[in-house]
Amino acid sequence: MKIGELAKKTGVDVPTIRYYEQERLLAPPPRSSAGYRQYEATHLETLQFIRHCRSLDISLSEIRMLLNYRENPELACDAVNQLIALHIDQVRDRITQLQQLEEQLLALQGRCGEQRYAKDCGILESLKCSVG
Amino acid sequence: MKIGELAKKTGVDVPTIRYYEQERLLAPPPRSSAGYRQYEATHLETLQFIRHCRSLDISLSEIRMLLNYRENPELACDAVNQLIALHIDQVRDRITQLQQLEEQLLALQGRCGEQRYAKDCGILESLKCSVG
DNA sequence: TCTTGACCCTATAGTAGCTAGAGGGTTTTT
DNA sequence: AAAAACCCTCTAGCTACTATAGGGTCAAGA
Repeated sequence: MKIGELAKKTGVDVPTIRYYEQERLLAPPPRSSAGYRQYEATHLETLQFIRHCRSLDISLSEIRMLLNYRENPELACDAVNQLIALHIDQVRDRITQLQQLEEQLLALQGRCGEQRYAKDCGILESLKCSVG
Repeated sequence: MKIGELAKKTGVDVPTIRYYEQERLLAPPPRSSAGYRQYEATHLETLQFIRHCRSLDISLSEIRMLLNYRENPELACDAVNQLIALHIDQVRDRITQLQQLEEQLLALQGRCGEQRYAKDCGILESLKCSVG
């Protein structure tokens, strides 16, 4: 399977696949006489694993760890669990942050007195100083 | 006021201040005979404006626009309002995304059967294929 | 006067996770 | 045989900084 076919099957861009190889997430496949990458089913599976992790916003270095656990069955599953738990915490923190941000932006929006000119704009006025 | 003093007053790192100047957010201040930047109160105010915007996750290019509106009072305040509204939409979208992500991660966490070895780990198994 | 430390300068490279482009070779189709 | 479609490597770009190297300047103390 050439890289373009792998790309089509997984929905991952060709340069992205090469990038994953460069970042040691995807093992370098054998090459044809012309130097073309030749992929097998295992590569496809690993690539899908990577994309699934990415869709869950798991970082490349974390994915590298997970792949390592996958390849070394003697390593504790506990570490995997911790990684996911940590990730959940991070996501929750970010949600809280963004909710506060939304409130602040809404408050800001209320300041605009519908003036026509920037010099009277309540939003710009509010943004002037960080103590508000 | 030298750059270190400005940094201390605003809580912004010195290299960050220089970076803002480079990105045309902060006007280049006059220099001393030795080439040191000499800031005035207006720079401090602009820097606080920038940091307040950044705390609201407004991008540098958006801030550049806002600063432009501030300096050109004849421009319509309406544009400012639109920018903030767009930003609120983006934040809301991101919150929704992250909430879905949280659910997926929690579901994933439930898969771990508390096995001791990676080869039995339900999480790794679930991550294998993007269709679950 | 000399030296020490704290400050300042520029320029470059690194971070994450790609994406886009240049410049060239190969394979497949017409 | 030519053209389209694919493949290769290498480099630079994106955001908003942060860190480093390598140097100059300034104020205070010995």
